[in-house]
Amino acid sequence: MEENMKCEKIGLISELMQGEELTKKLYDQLFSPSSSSSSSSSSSPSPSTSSHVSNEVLIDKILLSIEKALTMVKGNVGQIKTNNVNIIDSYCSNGTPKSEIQDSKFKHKHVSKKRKTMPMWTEQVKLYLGTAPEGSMEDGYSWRKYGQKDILGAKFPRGYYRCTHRNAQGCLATKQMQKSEEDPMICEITYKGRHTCTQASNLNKTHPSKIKLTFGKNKSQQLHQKNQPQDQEKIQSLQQIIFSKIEEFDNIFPPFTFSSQSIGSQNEDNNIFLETNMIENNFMENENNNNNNIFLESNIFSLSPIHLESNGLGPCESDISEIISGPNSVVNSPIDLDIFDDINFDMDFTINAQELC
DNA sequence: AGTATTTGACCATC
DNA sequence: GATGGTCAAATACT
Repeated sequence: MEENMKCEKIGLISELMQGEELTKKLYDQLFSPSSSSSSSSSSSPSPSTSSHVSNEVLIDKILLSIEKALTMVKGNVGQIKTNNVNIIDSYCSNGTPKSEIQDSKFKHKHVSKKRKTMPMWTEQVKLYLGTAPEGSMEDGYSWRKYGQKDILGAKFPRGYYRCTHRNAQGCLATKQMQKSEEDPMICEITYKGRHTCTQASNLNKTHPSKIKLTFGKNKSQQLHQKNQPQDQEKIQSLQQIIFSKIEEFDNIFPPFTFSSQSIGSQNEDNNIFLETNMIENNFMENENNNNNNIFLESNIFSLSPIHLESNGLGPCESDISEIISGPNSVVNSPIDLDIFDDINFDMDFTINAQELC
């Protein structure tokens, strides 16, 4: 129950931030039509401030964000169904609609003792020749496979793994691994729950932050982009920017730093890297623009604060929501959102990204 | 009822 | 003996 509340908060904040950003875009288009090439020192639009987006479209999106935020406030999160799927849907879902999760909390006294709603996030790991076999890929933790199942409609079976220290230390972290249908070399890993075992703290000390990001609107585009050498340089530059921003953010919010435990033990030499947009982010589906900048904006926006964490505790969803909202709800305590003033790096970042591209 | 997830026993390897 | 994979069965969920 508490978990869902946190999820809702995150989603709400996400919507509000999106609305804010869209409003800035609109403002910029209305009053600063020539600012598209402005320097990074301004608070101007992100790369997605594309001149291709009409004011009407922006207004529509703003209204949509506001509407969704309001709906969330009213507790009807699960009833919203738009293309702009927010973080919650992929991040907190265990396959159960939010509304049903909420209902079940109250309707079923004897709720499931086995499947609990836990923090959940998905990573896409690309395998290259020479990497460890599926299921044993090092992400800094030791896992034990406890099951495998052919999933209906899926080409490849899904493997179920749990933390080796489940019994010894009561660590409830689990993960599911499944090869991508589009590219068998890509493994989709869904992590559930945080590591509470000693591995978590150990990893935090021993594994430096390192993540390799690729960008794309979707998987196929990500793959496509890899085949374009001229884009690689841009992407690498953007990666460096992201890292620097992440480090900045690390300093601001130590409790949820951005390095991934999954990457911590890996580097390029190991031929393993993570592709971000691990969270299904359908935000881009609303965009008519294929520009990478838009993806970057969306990706960093949703991914950065909550997705990765270096201490091995998984997505620090609860942490961030606690930090963001404190004991009170976001709605009741607007001032709590002030913490996101420090996340304005998104704007700076996107501007720089635009310049690079 | 069908599917997804988890459990627990059994076995293999080191 | 410890660790980890496989698999049938049980259980949760839709």
